[in-house]
Amino acid sequence: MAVKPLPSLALVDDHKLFRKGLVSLIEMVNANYTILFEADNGMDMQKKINPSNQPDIILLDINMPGIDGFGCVQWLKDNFPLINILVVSMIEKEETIVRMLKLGVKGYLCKDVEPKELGDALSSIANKGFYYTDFITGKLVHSLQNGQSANGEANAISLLNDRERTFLQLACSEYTYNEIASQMYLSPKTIDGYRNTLFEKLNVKSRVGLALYAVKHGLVQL
Amino acid sequence: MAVKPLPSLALVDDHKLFRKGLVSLIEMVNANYTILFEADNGMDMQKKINPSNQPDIILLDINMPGIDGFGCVQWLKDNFPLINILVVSMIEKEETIVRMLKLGVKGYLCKDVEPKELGDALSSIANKGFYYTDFITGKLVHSLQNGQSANGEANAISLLNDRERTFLQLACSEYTYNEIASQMYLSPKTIDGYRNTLFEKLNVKSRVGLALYAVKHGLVQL
DNA sequence: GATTAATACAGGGTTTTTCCTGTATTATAA
DNA sequence: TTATAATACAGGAAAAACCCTGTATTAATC
Repeated sequence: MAVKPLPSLALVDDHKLFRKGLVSLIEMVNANYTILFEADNGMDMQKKINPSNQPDIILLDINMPGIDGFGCVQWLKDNFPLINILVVSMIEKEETIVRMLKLGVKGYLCKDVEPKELGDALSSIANKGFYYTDFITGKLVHSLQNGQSANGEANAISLLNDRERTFLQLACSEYTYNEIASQMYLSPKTIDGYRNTLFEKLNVKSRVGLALYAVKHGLVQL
Repeated sequence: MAVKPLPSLALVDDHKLFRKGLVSLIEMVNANYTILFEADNGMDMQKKINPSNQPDIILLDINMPGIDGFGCVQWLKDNFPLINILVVSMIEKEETIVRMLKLGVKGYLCKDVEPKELGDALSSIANKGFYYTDFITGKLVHSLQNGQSANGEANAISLLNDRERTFLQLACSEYTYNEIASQMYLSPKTIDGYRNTLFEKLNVKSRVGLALYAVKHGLVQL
C-alpha cells in the first residue's frame, strides 16, 4: 500500500526570525508537513519554485521588499495556479484581506493568532482546500458583496474607480491641482469635480485629508 | 558551590505566532535561558511584572495595541530600571532606532535577522550588558551626535523642537492654519513662520508634504 | 426612444495657503 | 556688554484650494 506523501510547505517571509520560528513551531509541534523551501521575498520565491518543485501550500507574508505579497499571489496564480496560498501577515486591514481573498488565496491568518490556529488552517487547506474562518466568511464576504466595510466605513477599493484612484494618488504629492490636471489630460475644472466627489466619498474636508486617507488605506507608498 | 541561575527572559509581542516561534527557537536551540513570562502588550506586561518577578532581559516589540514599545520602555525605565531591554521589531527606520537607543535600550534587532544573531544579542546582553552591532555603533551613534541621518537625510527628532513638532502634528489634520494658531495660542502670522521654517527644514513645498513627512517619520499615527 | 448615470467641463466667487520683507523681545554666548 | 540666535508677530500680495450651480456628451438602462 502506497504511503500518501506529507503535504509540502514553503515559507515566504522576509523576517527570518519569524520564519525560523514558524519552521520550528511546525516541525516540533507537528510532524505532518515537510518544508520544501524558505524564501526571503518574492524574487527569491520565484527562483526556488518550478514545475517539478511545487509546494502544496505556501505560507506567504505581504510586507516584503521588492515583490510583495500581492505580486507573489499574482505571479503564482499566473504560473502555478494549483498551489494553495495561505497569507500570514500582520496586516489586519479589512481592505487588504478583501483584496487577497479576491485574488484567490485559500486563507488569511494574522500573525497574532495562536499556533493552534495555524495548524487548523494548514490541515483545513490540505484537506478541504481552503480555510475561511467565521470572521472572513461572516463579516468579510458580506462586505465583498456590497462594497461596504464591516465597521460601516466604506472601503476604498470598491468605492473609487480607476480615474479617481489615480487622481487620489496624484493628490498625495506636492503637485498643484492644475499640474495634476495636465498630467491626467483633464481640465482643472474636472479635477475640481474629482476633488469634491472624493471629499464626499471619503468623508474628508481638505487635501491633507485626502492624502492621509490614501496613505492609511495603502493607495500610496511612503 | 552555588549554581548561577539561568538568565530569565520575558517576551512582549502582540503577534502570538511570532512570540511562540521565538519561544520555540529559544527553547529548542538554546537551553541557556528560562522564559519567565510572555505578554501580549504593554498593559499585559505591566500586570505580569513586579519587584519579585523581574526578568533579566525583556524582548520587546514596538508595534502593539494600547501601550506600544516606547510606552513600555518609558514605564520600565521608571519602575524597573535594572531590566535589560532588547527591542525586536520589524521597524528599520533609523529614527525609531535612535529614539529607542536614546531611551536606553540595550540592543535593537530587526525581525529579519538570523536566529543566530538573536542568540548573540542575548548572550551579549546577559554578559556585557549590551549588544550594539556595527550598524548601530557605526552609522547610528554618529547620527546621534550630529543630528544627521546616515543616508544624509536630516532626521526629524533632532531637527525639530517641541513647538515645531506639535505644529507639525496639527498640520496633519483638517484644521486651517488659523485654527491651529488659536489652538497653540499663537498668531496666525507666527504659524506662517513655523510653516516656512518646516518647509525649509523638511525640504517640502506644501502642507501635503508636511503631512506625508510626519506620517513617514512616525510623528503622527494614522 | 426616453430616462438615467457617469464623465468632462465653465463661470464666478470665497477662503486658505503660500511667499516676501521687516520688526520687537528675550535669552544666550562671545 | 554687545553681537547673535530663537521666537513671536505684521503688512501686503499672489497663488492655490475650495465651493456652488449649471451644461454638454456619451453610455447604459428601461
